[in-house]
Amino acid sequence: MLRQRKGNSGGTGLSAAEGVEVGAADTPRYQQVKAHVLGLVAAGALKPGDRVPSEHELVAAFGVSRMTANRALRELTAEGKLTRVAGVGTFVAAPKPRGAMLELRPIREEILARGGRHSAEVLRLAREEASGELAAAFELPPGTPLFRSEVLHREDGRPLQLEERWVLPAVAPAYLAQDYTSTTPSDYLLAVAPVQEAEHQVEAALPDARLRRLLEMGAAEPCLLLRRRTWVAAPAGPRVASLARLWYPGGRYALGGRFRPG
Amino acid sequence: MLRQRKGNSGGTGLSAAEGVEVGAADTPRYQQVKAHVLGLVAAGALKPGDRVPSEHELVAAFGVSRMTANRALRELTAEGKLTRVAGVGTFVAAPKPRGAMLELRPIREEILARGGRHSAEVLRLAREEASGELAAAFELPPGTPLFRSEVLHREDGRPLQLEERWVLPAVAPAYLAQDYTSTTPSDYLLAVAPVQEAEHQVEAALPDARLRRLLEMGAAEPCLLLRRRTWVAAPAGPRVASLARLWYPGGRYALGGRFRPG
DNA sequence: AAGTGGTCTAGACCACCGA
DNA sequence: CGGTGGTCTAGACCACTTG
Repeated sequence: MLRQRKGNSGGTGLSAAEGVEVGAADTPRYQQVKAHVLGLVAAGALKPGDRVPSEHELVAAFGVSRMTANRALRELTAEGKLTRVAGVGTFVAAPKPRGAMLELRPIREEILARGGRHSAEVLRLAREEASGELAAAFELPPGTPLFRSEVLHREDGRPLQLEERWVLPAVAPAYLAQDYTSTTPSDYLLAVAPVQEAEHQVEAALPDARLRRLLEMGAAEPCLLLRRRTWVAAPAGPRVASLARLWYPGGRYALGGRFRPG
Repeated sequence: MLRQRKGNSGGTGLSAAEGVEVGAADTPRYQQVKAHVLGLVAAGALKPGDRVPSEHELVAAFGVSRMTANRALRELTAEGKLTRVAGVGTFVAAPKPRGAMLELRPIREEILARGGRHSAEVLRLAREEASGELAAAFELPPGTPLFRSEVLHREDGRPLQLEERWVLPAVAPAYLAQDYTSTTPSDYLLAVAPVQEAEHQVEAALPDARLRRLLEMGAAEPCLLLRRRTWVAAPAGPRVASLARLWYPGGRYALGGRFRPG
């Protein structure tokens, strides 16, 4: 059996009530099918909950094999745009369950991306015993030894973030021996211990006198406080590896992000 | 030649030579292949940048067809775990490019998820002309009419968020006619105009006297301010549809999120 | 030239659903 | 029962990279 190859578009004259299709050049057929289905939704011909053409119908309409139609619908399903029910059909997925995302970029990358100059000053690098609150955050008994670092990050000389961090010694035994003026603690940790999970929390807080001085803030200026906990894999399940408190001058900094929903 | 061996779908009890693999049971073969490759990485046998078995090798090792091996590797690639280069090979993907995400949940859902009771009070619902700053945010000339709403959201009676919002009349002509004590403005907008893109920015700010009173905040307490802009599709490209300023009492609220990389 | 991934086909068996 | 998706195969042609 021969098979075509190349030249597809105009071939099978079955364009059912369609005209807005993207001219198929040499784009893969499964992508053409995907685009077609997406087009039906975008054009309003299909609304959430509506049934989309079955694989069989797409086979007939596009002259592709069922595997190709299947791949198109399967990928759209994986992308969250369709839902499928075996034995019933394929349907336009309900719109996003909502929930926007705020992207948090590492301070160093963010500064460099803006064209700024990043510098860091190590204020503290020591071992300490977990107190009550800290121990609770680490899910460990109080008194457990932890590594602690305090680094002030500057952009073009102006303080932008105070990074307080506690690290479980087991996941980064050499943590205290690093030079954090060239690498950030975050970068080092990512290099030595792959993060399995992370938790973030953002709040507004007033700085104490020391913090206000370090960040060179005005008297009545609030701070943005970003708390972060990260987990690493361990034999007995994930365990807290690191806890960080990142303080930003509220008047000078905003966490930001832009995203495109499905 | 045709030599259709017994059934081979999701229920085949076909068990070829198997090693340390998870009990094959009736899991699809492409998933078994995926699990095998992931296992090599998890076990440390393969590190980022290393070459993983080619499709051909997987075909030989598992006795599957090339399409099945291809699907396994293709899906792992789509999931970001592998990278492929045609003509060269398939490789373990580099670790996370970094960049965490903070999930922002709609206030109403968040309250209900906690088991709280949500109530809303409409403080303002009017038409107004875009002033300079507002017009700039909407990318429109000053003086353009906008809809404006101000809604105070409470959890179990305690103020939790003041929502100031401006909406382009064209995207929601009936915006001012809604009852925002039962539906949030955000929910209404999502229903009438699918968001194509969104931008978020979080900062810390001190509330003015009115805001402090509305949110029932202490004297020296900062606010968390979340700014949001959303875009909708338009003939001449995406246009700003809505702008919101969400004020939270800093001492009583924290934006939070947890996510799993990999 | 040999190997790799990228794509495609024309069948196939299965489990499931609804009438 | 017929339709749906879920999976699988044993080939195939192509473009690409490498030795």
